[in-house]
Amino acid sequence: MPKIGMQPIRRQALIDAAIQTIHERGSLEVTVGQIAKRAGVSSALAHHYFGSKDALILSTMRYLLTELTTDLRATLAAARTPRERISKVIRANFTPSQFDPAVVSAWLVFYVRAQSSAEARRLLRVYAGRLHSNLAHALTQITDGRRAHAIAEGAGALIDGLYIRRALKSGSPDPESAIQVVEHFVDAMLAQAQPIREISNGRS
Amino acid sequence: MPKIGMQPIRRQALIDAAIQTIHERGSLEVTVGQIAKRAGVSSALAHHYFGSKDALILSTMRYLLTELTTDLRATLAAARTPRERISKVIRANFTPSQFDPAVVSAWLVFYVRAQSSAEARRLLRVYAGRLHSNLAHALTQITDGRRAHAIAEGAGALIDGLYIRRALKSGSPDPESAIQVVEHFVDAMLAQAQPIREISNGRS
Amino acid sequence: MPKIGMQPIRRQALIDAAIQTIHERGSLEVTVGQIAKRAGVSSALAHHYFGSKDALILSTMRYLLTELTTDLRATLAAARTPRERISKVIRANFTPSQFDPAVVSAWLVFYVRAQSSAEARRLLRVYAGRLHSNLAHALTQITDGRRAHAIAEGAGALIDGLYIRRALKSGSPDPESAIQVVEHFVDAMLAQAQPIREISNGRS
Amino acid sequence: MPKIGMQPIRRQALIDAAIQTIHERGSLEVTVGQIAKRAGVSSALAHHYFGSKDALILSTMRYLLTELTTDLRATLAAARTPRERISKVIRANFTPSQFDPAVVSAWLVFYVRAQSSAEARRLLRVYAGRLHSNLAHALTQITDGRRAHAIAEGAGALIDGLYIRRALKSGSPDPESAIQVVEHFVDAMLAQAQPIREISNGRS
DNA sequence: AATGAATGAGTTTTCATTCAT
DNA sequence: GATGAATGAAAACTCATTCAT
Repeated sequence: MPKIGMQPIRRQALIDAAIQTIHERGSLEVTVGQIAKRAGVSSALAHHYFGSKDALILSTMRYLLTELTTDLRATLAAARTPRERISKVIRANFTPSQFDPAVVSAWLVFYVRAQSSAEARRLLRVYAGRLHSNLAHALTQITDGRRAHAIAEGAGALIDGLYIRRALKSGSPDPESAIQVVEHFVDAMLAQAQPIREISNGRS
Repeated sequence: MPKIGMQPIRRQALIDAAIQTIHERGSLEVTVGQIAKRAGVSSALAHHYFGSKDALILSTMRYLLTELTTDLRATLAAARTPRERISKVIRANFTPSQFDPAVVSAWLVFYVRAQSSAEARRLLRVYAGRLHSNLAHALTQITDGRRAHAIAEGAGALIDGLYIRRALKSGSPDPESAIQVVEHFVDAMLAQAQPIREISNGRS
Repeated sequence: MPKIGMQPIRRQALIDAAIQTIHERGSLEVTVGQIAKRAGVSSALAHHYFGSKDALILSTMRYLLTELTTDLRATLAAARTPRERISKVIRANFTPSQFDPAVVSAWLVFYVRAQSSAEARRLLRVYAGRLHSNLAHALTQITDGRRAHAIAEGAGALIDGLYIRRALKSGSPDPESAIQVVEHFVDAMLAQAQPIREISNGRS
Repeated sequence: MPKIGMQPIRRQALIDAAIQTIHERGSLEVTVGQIAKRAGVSSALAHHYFGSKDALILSTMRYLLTELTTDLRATLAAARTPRERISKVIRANFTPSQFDPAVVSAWLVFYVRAQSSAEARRLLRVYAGRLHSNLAHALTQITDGRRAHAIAEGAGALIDGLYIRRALKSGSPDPESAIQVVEHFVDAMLAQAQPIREISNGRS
């Protein structure tokens, strides 16, 4: 019963299935067949719509990056102070839709993929760069530039580290605790920088 | 005339080859054949000595973990103060032999492998646990237990994050800069915890 | 509002596209999808009109055979002497529309197809038979029947050989030079047969 | 029961099987699986020894070219006069091992393959060039250079044409009749060139 | 101790073909 | 009349693994 306009529906279904399958299986072991089966279509259709397994994986990466950006924009609008903006940026990385075990697993695969795919590497650099500039921009308004960049760098690595460790843990994720670790890091680094002035923390 | 005592030599050669091959190829794409070729033996021999590809990968993990422990013990002996011990623990993770691009790539593969292999997961938890207890033990002597654990947790995640990001970068690694990031983190967290007392930093 | 009489238009468009596509791609690698795309229609339509890929290829063969016959009839009308008729028959095979690189490639495919398809084999035999009888008929008026058939046989093979070799060459085809080769062959064979009588050559 | 030194045996068996399979099936439709099965091995082994289907096909081409050269050398040694040499060159192309239906089919496939593979094209040009120079060299000693090349060119095309037509016929091949066609062609062309002098024909 | 030989099972990918609209 | 949707079947190719020597 083929209906018209299925393309975007199928594409999204396949991307969702890719994320789920990556999570369940041991990451890179995912086959197009498994993904397609989970999406309820034939593997031939997956190729029809994406052209290749690689393209499907890359589209999945792009989708997650877009989601991250969307999450961030939505939350950033409400921020008043620079410190608040920093908190929003941090929090955006641990949104339920982002810190979902399946999504975290997918990110890990992307990091591995980046070792061999130039395009995957580029996408991850875009992500890292965007995160860095978002944080650094807000930080520059609170502390000096050199320090702002150092903190942004550290926070970025810390977020990645929490992700990778999350992938190892079983049970449901604990975004709040992860957020606290990063917030503490930022607070501590800022406090050390300006030991006297009190910093207003945007967290509720 | 079969040589005696070849087993340990071959095993080590294959483990070394596994690390190098993982680095050169796109990570998980490594085949037993590639590893064996680089080690200068047949793939059949790799199976003879390890039983399976999985066992070879796990042995490689164990080897790197042992190396890390060895590096740590060697450097820890000279530490006088708790803060110095912390610095030594951090530094042990960025030893040239550890922060080598090939080794970093291998770690990434292990994280992926851990998603599907219980034994790999166990090994990574052993590593994380050992790192955590080493740091927490020293930190408990400087700050309160709750805070000590939080800092140890953060430092561990930060180290992992720096590793994963290192894998994305091209060029030679910069261990000193990575060490500084973690040291700053610890310093800042400790400073925030005890704003008055001066902390002795074991770094030269 | 479905258009009326689209069938012949679509069929011809698909046949033309088949010839072009066979030429551009590596011969037999042509897919129905490629042909349909070049014709500006969906592959489903190609099946609608031809029933199968095989039928499309066979229709393309039939079309080229018909063209050859048409070319021949047009030119044959003006022939006065038997020798002139022979020249016209030869020349018909090297008409710009026949010796076009795309058409030559298509013929090659047909020969291959003939290996596995009885119908394709039959069509090629029809072509060979028609060429032979055309030549032999005219030749019989100049030389004895046995020799006439031998010359016709050789000329046919020579024409095929020039086609197959043309497919290997790059650059634009050189019909005149090919025609000369066959004409020389016929002249020489006739001269050997009747060393005394002068042969009138219909070529300009 | 794996024995040592199987590689050359398997390679040759696969090449032989390729020729046979190409003949039986519809040429290009041959799959590695079919060839391997006929050779009594797995398709994986075919890939192991040749690397790819293309490489197997090309090796088969090279083998047939080498055989042709070998056949030629063997027969050429006994030639005394230039005309005899020409006859030997012609005959070498219709040796039972060359004009075998399976081999003829294979050649046709090579011609098709040449359309898309540069290496296959190169090999066929080598063949054509060698045939041409062999013929032209002997012809130059009997007639003028321009004519020698023209005759060599025509003879080459004629041989190819006879091959391609042979592929269409059923039943056992008739090498003698094909040889006669080419010999007549050469005789006739030479006679026309030097209508007076008698040419000694090397044929028995 | 070591390996060349060999393969089964599985992977991506392609394509002719069908069908509901 | 025309097509987007969808797939089954089969292709090339890969690879961990086994085994006789």
